[in-house]
Amino acid sequence: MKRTSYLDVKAVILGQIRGGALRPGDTVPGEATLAGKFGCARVTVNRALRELAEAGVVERRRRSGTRVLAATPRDAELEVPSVRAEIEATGATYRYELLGRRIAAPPADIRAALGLGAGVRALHLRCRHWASDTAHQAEDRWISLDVVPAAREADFAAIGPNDWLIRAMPLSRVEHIFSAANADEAEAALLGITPGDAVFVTERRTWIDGRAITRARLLHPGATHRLVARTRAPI
Amino acid sequence: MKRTSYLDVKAVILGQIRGGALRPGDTVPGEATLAGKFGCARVTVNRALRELAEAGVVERRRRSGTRVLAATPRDAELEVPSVRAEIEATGATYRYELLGRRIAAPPADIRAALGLGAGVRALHLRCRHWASDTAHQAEDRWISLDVVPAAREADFAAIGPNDWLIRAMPLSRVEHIFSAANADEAEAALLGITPGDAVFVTERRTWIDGRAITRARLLHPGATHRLVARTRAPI
DNA sequence: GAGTGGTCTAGACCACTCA
DNA sequence: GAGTGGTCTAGACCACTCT
Repeated sequence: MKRTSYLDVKAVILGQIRGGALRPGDTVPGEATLAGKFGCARVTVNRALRELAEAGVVERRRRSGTRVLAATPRDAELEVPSVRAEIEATGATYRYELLGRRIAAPPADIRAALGLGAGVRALHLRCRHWASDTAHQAEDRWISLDVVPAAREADFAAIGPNDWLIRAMPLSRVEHIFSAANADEAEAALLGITPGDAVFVTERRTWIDGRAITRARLLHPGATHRLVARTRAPI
Repeated sequence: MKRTSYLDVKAVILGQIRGGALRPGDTVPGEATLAGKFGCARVTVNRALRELAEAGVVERRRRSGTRVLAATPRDAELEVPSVRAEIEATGATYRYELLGRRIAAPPADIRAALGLGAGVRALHLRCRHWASDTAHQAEDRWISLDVVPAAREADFAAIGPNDWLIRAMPLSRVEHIFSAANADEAEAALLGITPGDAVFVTERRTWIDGRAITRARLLHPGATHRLVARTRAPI
């Protein structure tokens, strides 16, 4: 007599949704009821339903119960590789180049992105990442010295700002905004492409404890860059 | 005397990692030990550590224990909105247009993407999505009639293929590949932009039970389109 | 007030993996 | 074989929310 696993419960409920026995909007029986049906403890049902809720398949609310959500394009998981890992995965040699470093008052849009007051100075870095002899990414980054004072002393000629920040401020919160644009003259020169060529643009901001650490604008030549996202585990 | 919550345990361990008391590679004390220290049940510690493992902060292995992972760019969660939702969120009016429908043998790359044998025919759709009077997305899609025979009868003039597929095949697995490109003549005409303008390209494939359902190539004018991804809950 | 989910406890056994 | 995590049970109390 095998015990009932939370995975069994999960699979049965999912099957009922897939098969149409439970349709969007329907209420899933309560934990106690299901536990009775499955002959298992209520905690077991709880874990099954909790994971389905995390996966976005059902919605749970106290008192009103568990309901099947409308089938919706599910959230996907994006692997955001470090530039270095991305390049080395292709077999190319990674090289990093610091093009400029200064401490200055950032323009208004950066100030807003970092939540800085007018006149506050921040660290501005311009870098380029090479895959063997091909320019792979151009980076324009501002770092808040209020939040990361140690950045003032860091040797960004030796280590890329992203790698440095990951070590200095682990477990930060990150936002990425992706878009496509036509390279201007300066960008094209940096990436070794023709002005007007499509570039894949990533704007990345990171926070720790609600304070903005950095804002980076990353450009990839559009012809070669791919970003992959997949839905999570086959539920 | 408040009971110890799994959230307390999680917060303490996270704090130790953030503060440097636990460094990447270090072993976190065993569940039994921590339960003793916190004065709580082992299951409580288990849940805390399990969630940290799901968040990618630690790695757990039987027998060898729980170890702190190297700080790494964390996976981000991508919200993939439906075209309709995306457009209506801006206050614009959504309109959908079917430009072409045929059943034909797909080219080799599509055959490969869908895992179809040579000579097998599939459903080919070309569509356009409008935000009020602006073209917002051009869609070129192939659907496997082997996997979704009902698509043959569906009225894709009335409902967009994505909306239809979500209803017909809920809970499928999805892969997105994003890139940037320059619009060619035909694409520019569809989107009402100038040839050479940057477009944001999404290639989406979906599967159910390991069988490929559909492959779509979606184009957005680069000047307006934004895709946002964020790391999960503030751990 | 009552019904549902959320979580904790204490104890138990299992499953994996290393020595 | 032994140590660690993985999960289940049975019972309990709490927290939220609808009526």
